[in-house]
Amino acid sequence: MPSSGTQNYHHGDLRSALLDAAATRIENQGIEGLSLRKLADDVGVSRSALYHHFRDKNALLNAVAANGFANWIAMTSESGGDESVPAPVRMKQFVYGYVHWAVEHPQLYDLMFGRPIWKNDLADDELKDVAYPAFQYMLSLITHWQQQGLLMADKPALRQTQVIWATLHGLAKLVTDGVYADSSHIDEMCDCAVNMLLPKQ
Amino acid sequence: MPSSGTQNYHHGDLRSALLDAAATRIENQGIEGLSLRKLADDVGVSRSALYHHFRDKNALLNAVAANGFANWIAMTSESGGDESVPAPVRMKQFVYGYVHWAVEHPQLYDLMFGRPIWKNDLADDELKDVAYPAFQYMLSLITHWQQQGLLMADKPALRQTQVIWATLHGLAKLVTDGVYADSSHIDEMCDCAVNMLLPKQ
DNA sequence: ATCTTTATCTTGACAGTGTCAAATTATGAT
DNA sequence: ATCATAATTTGACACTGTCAAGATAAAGAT
Repeated sequence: MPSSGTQNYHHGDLRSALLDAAATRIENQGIEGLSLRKLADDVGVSRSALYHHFRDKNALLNAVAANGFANWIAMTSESGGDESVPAPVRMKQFVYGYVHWAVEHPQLYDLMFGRPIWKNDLADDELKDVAYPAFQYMLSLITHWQQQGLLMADKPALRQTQVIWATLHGLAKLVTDGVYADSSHIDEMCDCAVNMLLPKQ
Repeated sequence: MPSSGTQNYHHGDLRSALLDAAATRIENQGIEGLSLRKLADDVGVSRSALYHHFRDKNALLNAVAANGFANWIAMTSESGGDESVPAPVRMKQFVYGYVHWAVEHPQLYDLMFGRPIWKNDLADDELKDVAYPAFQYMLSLITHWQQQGLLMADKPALRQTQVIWATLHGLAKLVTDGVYADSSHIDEMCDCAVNMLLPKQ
């Protein structure tokens, strides 16, 4: 008889249960509010059961961040793939989408782009395999915009992508740190950013 | 006989000694590498002597960050006050100065602008009293540039300052996370940022 | 069915952390 | 000298991540 429903010694799918519990706990209390022991309590399991599914606490955080990037790519590619709207509008939508996603997932965003993961090569291969395509997707978008004449042609698309991402990330930081909770200010900042980044004619 | 030189029970100037030791330790191992007990060992004092000079570990970090802001303001105002050079050059110098300061003090920069301090109102008044003028100084600079016609006149200076800071911070993050150690790339990114942010005529 | 193997989970333990209360010691004023 | 006050230490507590060893359940082989 397969183990379904009843409380078993073997949890069944502890790995994803831990991932879910960790994600919600991070969304509520942030990264530093996540303790492996409390997490084990949430799932109803012993404190060191986790180590059979993740090498480290860092490995767990990496996995949560990787899910975040997958989520981010999903939302970005669905809102950016509409070829019918003109490029300037799409860029504006992209900026709005980026910042608002950060507003809606502030703690997850902080985990994904925060230093605890990225500083000293603490990002494992699984995370890099999702995070790198995310940036690559942005690069392809911006390259496309450049070819359509939306951006300057005399500067490499890679550099312009880096600058645009830098701006988006800085804006996201302003809002996730709670400095600007007023959403009208957020939209004004996004508008201003688009106006400044787009070359005027 | 005044207590100078000899090892006393009273340290003499423990507060600033702790600040110095904390700053160097942070510069070497980062914020998360700073333990109050190791710090006490560095200074040659007991583990909880610190609590007579700082309410918290967070209070200590706040003080270190406040020193960082004072340092930042000093370097920025000395390199930006030269009225003889034209505005576009000064803006470029400002961007270079900001990013390179971050490169030279990566851990301190991370402490000053990182979330552990700013997220949940963990910044005390002493820190706010230095950090706010820092942003205010940036705002005054950019307002001046706007009045000289360097920036668009139809967008409020506050919003443009926020966008410019966002870009600078994002660039700083790219380099402090070690993604771009090559300094030539850093300069290219700065150049590209200035080109994109300045309105073309 | 029984034995063996393997994966999973638990318990006990260790070193490390921030922080507080109480005891200890030095300084400064009278 | 005495006393009050400030500075520092010691002991202790709860908490953290992590590992080793033991216990338990599932799966595979015979």
